[in-house]
Amino acid sequence: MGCLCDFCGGQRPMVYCRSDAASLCLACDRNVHSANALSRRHSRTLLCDRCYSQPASIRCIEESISLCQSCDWNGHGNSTSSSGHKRQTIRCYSGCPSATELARIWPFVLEFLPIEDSSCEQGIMGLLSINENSTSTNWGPPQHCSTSYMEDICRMNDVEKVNATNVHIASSSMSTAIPMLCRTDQPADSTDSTTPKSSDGRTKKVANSEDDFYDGFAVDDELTFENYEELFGASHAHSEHLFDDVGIDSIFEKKENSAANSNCQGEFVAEASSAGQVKSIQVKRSYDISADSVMPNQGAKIDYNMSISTKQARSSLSRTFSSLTGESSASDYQDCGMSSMLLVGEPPYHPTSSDISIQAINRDNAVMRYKEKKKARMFEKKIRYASRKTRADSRRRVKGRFIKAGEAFDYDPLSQARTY
DNA sequence: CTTGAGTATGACGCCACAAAGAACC
DNA sequence: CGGGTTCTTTGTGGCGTCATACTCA
Repeated sequence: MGCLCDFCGGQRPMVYCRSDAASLCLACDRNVHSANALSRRHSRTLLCDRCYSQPASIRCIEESISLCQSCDWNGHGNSTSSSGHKRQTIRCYSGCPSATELARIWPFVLEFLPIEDSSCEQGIMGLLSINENSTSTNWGPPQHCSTSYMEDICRMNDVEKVNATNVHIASSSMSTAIPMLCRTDQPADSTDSTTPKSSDGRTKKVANSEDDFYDGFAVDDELTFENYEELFGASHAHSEHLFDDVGIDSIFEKKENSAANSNCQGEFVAEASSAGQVKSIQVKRSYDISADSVMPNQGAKIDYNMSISTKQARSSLSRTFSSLTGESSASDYQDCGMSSMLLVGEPPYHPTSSDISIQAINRDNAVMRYKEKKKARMFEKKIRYASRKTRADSRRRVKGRFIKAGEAFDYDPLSQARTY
């Protein structure tokens, strides 16, 4: 048993809220982030199943565990036996999904329970409430759940793929919740001493009925993508790369990997840099979720690889540079998420091998330009007109301000004389 | 742990005027 | 079209002010 929930202190944490810098159990995550509109916007991701202290960024399909970058590297980067494990990127989620939405955004639920079955959905809720209030729950990875989610995806029709892959990628951070969802050996009304207490000291009501569950859980039935990264690229877990020298490389390489895998149409490749085709589904679906408020063109397909070839490369570059310098320009914003949204109406685009090579060349050129520009960047003040500087240096001032010639001064730069 | 006061830090505007650039003849 | 004149804009540095972050009791 590792650490405990930062909020209730009784449950094992499952999700990590970056905004709060807190590890929370599911119950507290729901309670905390349904408090108001701002907290609902907090971006959460899964907690690493190894160190229990860092937000997970990678999901190991074969081990059915979620790992932070460090643990992923330790577990997969060195070991030859496990380095070939299929992994996929875990993304953040925000909002306060309803029970139905939550069950849908937990993709591995599909392995065990058909979501469309209302009785099963109720079963999920019962189990969820059980586990949220039980310390005896087996929190380990779902070893007994060996059915390949990817295989299921491949067998689905297009509509099913859209639904399933979206919720998987967009909210795969919740995937370690599967073990508890698989459990059926717990009585529905079991509680124990670790039941979270409300602030007034009263024991929280255990949600053991569907109505109760909805009352406490269905706050905002909408998944929201708060920023560009969640929509199109680097997850928060990779944001540190933006401040590294290799940051831009990481970004471009990630796009390139996606582009390289883009020919795997209809095939869900479970690599960490998931197939571009799948990501395009994710993007489409994300618009579907909040279609009313985002874009009317729901039917149009956004191809992830299309955006990475030019617009996204520039966007990443721009945003990275803005992060480094702290400045932001109008073009930055025009070129980030919103400009990508403009691609909604564009036709599907499937790059050929020549396109990919061109993208690679463009990427190399962009990286080179970026590095040269970064190297040549100067933070110190640049004097454009030396004559004006010479003039300013010799001018007399009063409290730092220039004064008219002949007026009394308190500071003469040439003589350092002060009249006061 | 919270709160208020004090301190540190950075951004920004002000000032006059020579130089640069634009507009006009 | 080129040169001269006039007008407008730009840039320069030190200081004060303000806002924000931070520290500490």
